[in-house]
Amino acid sequence: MKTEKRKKLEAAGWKVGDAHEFLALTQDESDFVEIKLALARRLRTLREKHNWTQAELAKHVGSSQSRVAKMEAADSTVSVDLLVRSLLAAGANRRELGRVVGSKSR
Amino acid sequence: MKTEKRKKLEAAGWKVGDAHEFLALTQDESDFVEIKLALARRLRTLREKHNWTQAELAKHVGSSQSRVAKMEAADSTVSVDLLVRSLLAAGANRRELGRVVGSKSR
DNA sequence: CGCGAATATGTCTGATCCGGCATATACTGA
DNA sequence: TCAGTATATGCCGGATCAGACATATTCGCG
Repeated sequence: MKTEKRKKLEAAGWKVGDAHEFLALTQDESDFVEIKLALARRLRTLREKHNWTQAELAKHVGSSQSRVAKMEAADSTVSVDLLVRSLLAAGANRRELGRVVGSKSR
Repeated sequence: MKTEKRKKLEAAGWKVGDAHEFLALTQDESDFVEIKLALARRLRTLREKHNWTQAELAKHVGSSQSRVAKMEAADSTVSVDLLVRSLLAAGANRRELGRVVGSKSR
């Protein structure tokens, strides 16, 4: 598993631009990263729509403020599982999740 | 985290019917489970479309045959992360993933 | 039936991810 | 500026998930 490359990328604030161009990530790898980014962005949007602090969202999810912060930053230590569960807790439904996953949103 | 309930469910072959009805899973929980199921089903379909054995798909994913079997069974020990990465390796793109996540497909 | 290939199931060990906590930094209004 | 609140970052110990392997079980075909 070449997750190292990704780790480095994320460590260096690669939020700008599109992951595929910066390093020799395969298409699949950059797709995966961008899906995580899209979920992260949507999570923040949804949280703000509720006027929730990260701590409040954390309570709904059953998690902690720091983890929410990391989710929204699409930190490398957060899984898609957690993002999806959090989005559901934030009121997203399957259809909306599908839209987030499926469209480039940029 | 009340993942225990889910563990039991999965252990007992809950493939029939819809998760929400069997036990007192919250809507979010059953949504999550059903997303996993949908991904699992799609993975099998895609693999068969390529005429790949589980072992062959495993090689493409960088995993093992047993893990592929568990993915397709939506075993409780497989994460959405792995399912998504496997689907990408099996040729699905973001749009298709979005469709799988977003529609009830049953 | 018998046999080989495919798939399923169980279990190890190490890697990854989790929540929690402490702390740093950023933001807002008085 | 300063206090209070929100967000970000780092770390730890325990929980979960990974790949690998061994071993059933099922399937297709002669």
